[in-house]
Amino acid sequence: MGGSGDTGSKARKTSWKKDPEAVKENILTIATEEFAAHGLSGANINEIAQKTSTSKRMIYYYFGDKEGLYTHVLERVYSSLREAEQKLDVTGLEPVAALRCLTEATFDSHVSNPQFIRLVMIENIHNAEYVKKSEIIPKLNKSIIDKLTDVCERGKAAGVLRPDADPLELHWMTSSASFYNVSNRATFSTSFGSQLYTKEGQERIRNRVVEMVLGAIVVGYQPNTDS
Amino acid sequence: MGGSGDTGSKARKTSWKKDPEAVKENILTIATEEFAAHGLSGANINEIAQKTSTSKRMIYYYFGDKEGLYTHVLERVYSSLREAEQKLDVTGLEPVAALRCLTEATFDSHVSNPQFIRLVMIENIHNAEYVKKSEIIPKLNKSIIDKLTDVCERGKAAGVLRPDADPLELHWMTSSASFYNVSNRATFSTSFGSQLYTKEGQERIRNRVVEMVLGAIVVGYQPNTDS
Amino acid sequence: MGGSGDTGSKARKTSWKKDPEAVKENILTIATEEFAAHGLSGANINEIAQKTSTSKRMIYYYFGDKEGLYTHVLERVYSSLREAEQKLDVTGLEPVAALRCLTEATFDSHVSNPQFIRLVMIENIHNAEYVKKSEIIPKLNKSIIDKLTDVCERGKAAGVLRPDADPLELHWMTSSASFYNVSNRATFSTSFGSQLYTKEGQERIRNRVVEMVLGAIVVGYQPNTDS
Amino acid sequence: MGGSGDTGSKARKTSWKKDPEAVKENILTIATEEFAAHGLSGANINEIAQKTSTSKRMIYYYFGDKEGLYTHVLERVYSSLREAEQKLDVTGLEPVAALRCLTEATFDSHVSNPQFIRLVMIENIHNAEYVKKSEIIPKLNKSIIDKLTDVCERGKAAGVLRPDADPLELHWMTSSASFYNVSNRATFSTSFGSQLYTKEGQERIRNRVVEMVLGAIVVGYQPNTDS
DNA sequence: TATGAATGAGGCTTCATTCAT
DNA sequence: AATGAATGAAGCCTCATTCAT
Repeated sequence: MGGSGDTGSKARKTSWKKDPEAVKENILTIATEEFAAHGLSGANINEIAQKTSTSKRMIYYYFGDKEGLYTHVLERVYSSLREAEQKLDVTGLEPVAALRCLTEATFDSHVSNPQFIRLVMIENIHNAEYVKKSEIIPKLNKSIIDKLTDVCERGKAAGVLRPDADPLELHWMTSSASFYNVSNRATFSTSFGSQLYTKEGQERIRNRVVEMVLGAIVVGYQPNTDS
Repeated sequence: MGGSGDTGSKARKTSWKKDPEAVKENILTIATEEFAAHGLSGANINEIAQKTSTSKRMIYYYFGDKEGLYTHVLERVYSSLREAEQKLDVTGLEPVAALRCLTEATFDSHVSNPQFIRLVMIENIHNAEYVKKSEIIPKLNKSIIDKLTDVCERGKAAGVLRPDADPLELHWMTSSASFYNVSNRATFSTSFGSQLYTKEGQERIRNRVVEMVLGAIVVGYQPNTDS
Repeated sequence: MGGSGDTGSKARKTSWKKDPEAVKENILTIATEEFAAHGLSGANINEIAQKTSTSKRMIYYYFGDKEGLYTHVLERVYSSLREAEQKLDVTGLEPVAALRCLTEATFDSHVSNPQFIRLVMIENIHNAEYVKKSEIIPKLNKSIIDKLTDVCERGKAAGVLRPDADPLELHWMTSSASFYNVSNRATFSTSFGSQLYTKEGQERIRNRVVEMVLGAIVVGYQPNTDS
Repeated sequence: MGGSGDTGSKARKTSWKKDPEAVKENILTIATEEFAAHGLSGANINEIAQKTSTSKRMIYYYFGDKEGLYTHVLERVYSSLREAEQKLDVTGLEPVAALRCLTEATFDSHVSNPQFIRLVMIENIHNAEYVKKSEIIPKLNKSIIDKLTDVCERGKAAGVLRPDADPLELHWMTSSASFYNVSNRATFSTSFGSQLYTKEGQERIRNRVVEMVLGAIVVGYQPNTDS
């Protein structure tokens, strides 16, 4: 009789069934893509289920409801980013080099994690409602702040950083540029052209960001003039 | 997510009927709020209609469909911002003061237009699909770039701005900080506390942004040390 | 503020306004196309209005409502066909030639009036509800029957037509083939291929229909063998 | 056009729940009636749902959308007719008797399947769009053509059928008369009276059709003169 | 642990039509 | 004779979710 049901169970690809963790991971991976692509209201449980190797019913089984799934996605993506931050080690570098390194790392990690950026945008559309409600996200170690604090202290002690240098402000500055660079690429290019989004444009931007941060913080900073 | 109900006739608030432009304006005002608050898919035509002084039917009468309404909202909000930019006049100021002024104005205008910020975020979630399709938005005068270009030229001629100063990059820097300041307030506060979103915090940030921009561009710039 | 109203008044093409009959004709011409193309429920008053040189409001002004318009369309198209039938003159031909001539004329007129065919199909879908209700259609002169009656009488008197020849049956036979040839072209071709709808196929069919009719009625009829 | 109402839950008539095939069949049966009665745009999903033993939602669950349902209806009705054709067996009859039998069977099957006729009319209004798009219908065995081909070959070999006898043309002739007899009954009766649609009228027509077909094909055919 | 079938509620949109001038 | 603005009613469809096994 042909086409029926809209559930989307279809032929299972492989048969590593019976591995709950793998199933959950699979769901979360797909859900991350879909929420990042379409937002909370825009994403569609049916579509997520179809792209999954399980059925829609399993999503409810493991995550309760759409918001539960979304929260899990958010937590997974935040955790993974915080872990990456934790792996940075600049304790061996002198303060200015460390600062440069951390700034570049932040810039680069934003470029490499567009899904995270999009999910954070979406959260901000929702006034951070779900990150606030999360049991996990607010508790995640913000090691980047610790690292910046350490660098600032060492830098001030060495007299190479200005005494008003503030780790949180530093992070804010770096983040704002790095985040915007990814988040607003589409509208910025539409309005002003895409010169800044070519390979060279991005290198120039990246340098500018570093210069800007160092220039605001390093005592007597002399900019590169070769960009 | 709030009561709905569907008929949409109810008591008309005022009776300036027969004024199509006013009706359209009224619809657009409400729609701007709703789209800014909930996004394209999250906004609800029924709810918009209810808050309006007309009926749901009139929305379709004037704007065709949800996407048409959304596009008009986008166009209205973009136009109004570009107009405001156009009103800025810094031709009488010397280059560095002009630069400071434009930077502060940009920062402030972002703070004053949270709806615009949210709509731009939403557009970026949609990969700027609707701004690109708009007949109007891509053609709007980007007078801010002209102004920066003028300032840069004057500044370089006077030897007060570094020769590599680029108007587009300048605008990008200012915008990134200004935009992020509004767009990511919710998640940033949740993760790192809200020190930067107090009155004093905002002032500090605003100064930092100006310093950052000037420091990156002005020859031999000496920062204020009183913040 | 851009796109408004869905009424469809737009720029009037010419300005022979103030000629009610021309306006009505224009409406009827467009409406005939639309009803023939999409049926009664499928046709759309808005679309008709837009293709018209007047506004939607005028349709209601002149024809009352959708059904009124449809009825007028039906009446116009029936009248015009009956008029065409009336113009046929076979009184000067001997009975068999006359029969052949009338049959061919019927076949050809169906081929030339696909809109009429479609409207009749649509009426049959509606169980002829509107033709029955029409004040005009049931009263239209069925001159084709008169002509066939005359031919039959003359033919029987001359002994060339079989005594059981019946004008109504004759008309039914010719009509059935002629009508079906146009009405069912789409599905017949899809099911059985379009050999019968090439130029040659249509000629063969046309001949067959004549042969069939004559063969059933003419005493001792000898078919052509060259088709 | 009858009360509507929208919810669609109401008391279930029977309780053979959990039998998807029965549910689908039930939906298709009702939908066939409604589409045959009102056409694609004229039929109403709410009304279909109400006459069903399930809810509106299930229609979408199983058939996707209105067009999907319509397509399934079409496929079901075409399949069933083709199956019926397949059951005819005239291999034991001599050619002329076989021809007569097939012609009568075609005529009768049209009379017995007014819904099929109406759906085919509707499809032709849509230019056979949906039959063409169907994966099934164009592939259905046209066994009637095979049977006619066999009869023609046997008849020509035996010298009782004219050498130009063509199976497809034969089928076209029979079909045109048989189809029109049902499809145009309403308008024909309105225009010309219903003499041909009495019991006797139909018998006369049926005989005429057989005579006509045989007369056009059988060598030296002598018509019955007792009708 | 897993699932096919089922569903209420509500979303977006369109339709023919009328009001007020 | 003509019209721009307005509209109630209903149409199709989709959504997140639960039932029963």
